[in-house]
Amino acid sequence: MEDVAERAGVSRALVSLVINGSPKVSEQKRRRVREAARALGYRPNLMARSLAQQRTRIIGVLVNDLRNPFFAEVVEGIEMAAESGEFGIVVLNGRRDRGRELTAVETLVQLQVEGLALVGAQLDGDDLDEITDIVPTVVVASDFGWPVDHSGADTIVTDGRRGAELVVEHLVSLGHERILHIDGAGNASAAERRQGYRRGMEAAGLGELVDVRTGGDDEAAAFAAIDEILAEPVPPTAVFAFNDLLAAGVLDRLDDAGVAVPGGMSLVGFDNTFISALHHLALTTVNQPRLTMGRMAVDALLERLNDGRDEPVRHTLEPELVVRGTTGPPRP
Amino acid sequence: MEDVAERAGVSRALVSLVINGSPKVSEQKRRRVREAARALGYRPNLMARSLAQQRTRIIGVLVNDLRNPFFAEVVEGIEMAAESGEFGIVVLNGRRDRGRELTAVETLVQLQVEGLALVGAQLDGDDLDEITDIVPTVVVASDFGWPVDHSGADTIVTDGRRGAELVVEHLVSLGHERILHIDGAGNASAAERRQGYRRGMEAAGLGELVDVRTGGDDEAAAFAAIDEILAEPVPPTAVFAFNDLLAAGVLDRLDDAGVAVPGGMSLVGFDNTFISALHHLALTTVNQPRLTMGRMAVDALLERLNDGRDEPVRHTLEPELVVRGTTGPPRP
DNA sequence: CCTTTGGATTGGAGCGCTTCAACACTTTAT
DNA sequence: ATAAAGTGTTGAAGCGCTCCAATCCAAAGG
Repeated sequence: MEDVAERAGVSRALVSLVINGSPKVSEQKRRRVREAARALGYRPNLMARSLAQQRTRIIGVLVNDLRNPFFAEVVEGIEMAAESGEFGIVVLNGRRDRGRELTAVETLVQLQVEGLALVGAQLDGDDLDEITDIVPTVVVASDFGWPVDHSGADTIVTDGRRGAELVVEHLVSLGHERILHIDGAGNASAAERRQGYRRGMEAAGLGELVDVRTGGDDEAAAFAAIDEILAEPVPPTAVFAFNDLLAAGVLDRLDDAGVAVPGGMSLVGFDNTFISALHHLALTTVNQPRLTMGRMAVDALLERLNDGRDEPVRHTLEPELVVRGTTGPPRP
Repeated sequence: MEDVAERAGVSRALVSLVINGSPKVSEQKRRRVREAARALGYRPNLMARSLAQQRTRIIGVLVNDLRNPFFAEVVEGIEMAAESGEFGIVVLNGRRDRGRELTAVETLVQLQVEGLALVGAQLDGDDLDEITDIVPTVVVASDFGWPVDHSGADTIVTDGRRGAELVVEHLVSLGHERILHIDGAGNASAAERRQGYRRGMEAAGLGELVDVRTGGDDEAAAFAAIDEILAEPVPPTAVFAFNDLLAAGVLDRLDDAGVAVPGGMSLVGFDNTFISALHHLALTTVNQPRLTMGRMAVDALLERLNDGRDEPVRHTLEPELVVRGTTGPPRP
């Protein structure tokens, strides 16, 4: 910067003004500075600038698992919204490990991010309490309980309970009774969907038949549960899987076992990721508006940052059942 | 930091030493500082630290498209390797837009990243030349031409030419002759695979039948090409798609048109992403060792950063044909 | 008892930028 | 002519940290 100033024959302060597009710089000097900067290949140091400015214009994003297309798309929504709000984002990947999530949050805080978006995070309520004291936070696509919501964090979720109910209603309307749920284990939205499943079953008078097995959040997690089920005397006629990835695993395993879908077993996923839309899977699933979720998350943060809001807000989006080819009437 | 120092009854310099784990601090003071830091909820400011230290320990990652599971996994490999090399990473998403890639690189440079990994980048040679002058760079999974390789950048690729040849050889051995390639359009590794396809065809004496159509890098890009092909008098008996995503699109479209796979048409993808492994797709494809690629990319950077290497290096990994269910003998 | 040694601690300069009050010019009003 | 009110420009302080040279202190050596 010094060099640029010298070459342009002005002070460092003036260079700073030019770079930040201040209106109160004469056209002549502005040109000279620009030219000198180009000639010297000058690039402002973002670290120094943030330090002096006492702000970074960065939103930190912690994502549960980047390999899951669902999360990847939420992040994309966040990125796009942040961009139009003049913010950059830094994405850290928790890789499904709560410990890693914790250190990632620590890193983001030290990076002085101005807002934090936790996408599908597995942190617990206490972690969250601590974090919200430090930096405006929005929790996306995972649920820390309501109405016992936590401290300062905003929440953007699709109503997983309702989504699960829709699934059960759909299956019941097809005539299913023995509907099994393979859950998301400790995953952040697992509890909600479990609950929706239960309520759906009860509402349909099938409370007795509630059956939840432990799953997880990827294809492999489904294998054990399916093997178990198929070995039982009276297997269910329909399976509701925690998410699309898990459902894909179920589909594979059923295929291995020679069970037709939906002829021998109906199957429903969750998230409506692109894989569920592939014709060869044609997975019946529940849509979550991912890009919208990302955008709303950023909006929530910007309201706090720019407009000074400080009571927590909660947006619950409506899930939507997407019926494709993996659901049909139960086998006789 | 000031406050911590005061509370612990020491100087700021000492606090710095404690935080950076210097061995030359008495156990007693170390404890007092630690305690004061905890009590005050002190967190070091990474920006200030980097500024003072004149280093960031950050590797910048620019990725072509985070939604493509192939890239997401390469990034995961990079992240893991960086972590064990005591580096953090900052991931920016180019979202398939060269302009955005350019500004992303600019941002990373200004962030003072110590190394840059371009994953599937679409930048051209001139862009690259400029970049390598500024920061050690490694190009992953895209090819800027060889032996006319560019300036300082290291390169980590899977041999796309060879991979495409393997595909053609496989199809030829099944008896196919009319093998069509739907390419990756302007995508970074498209040219290489096109070339491999051509050479494979020529080597098999099928030079006359070379037929390349414009595709892209996602499912939708395949539709036009397939519609076109099916309308022709003598459609090919096999299609080699640029990548798995594109192949999935082909599969969908063939399905729409009532063409059986592999009965009516054989199909091969590229990348061996998890979707190709789903039983219902069972896509024959070419594996690229993604995690290894990520690791090697970081290793290349670390060699420059830590060991001072400064001649460019190029690692070409061997592709591997993965035969699944979408390839078979040609229809009569 | 004084010097030497070496480990523990500290003051202060400096990292590259922003920002604010102050200053130098012009222009306009009086 | 002089004061008032802009415009542009600049010097210097400060952002939160690191790191070097300098200092301090206690133990060891002469």
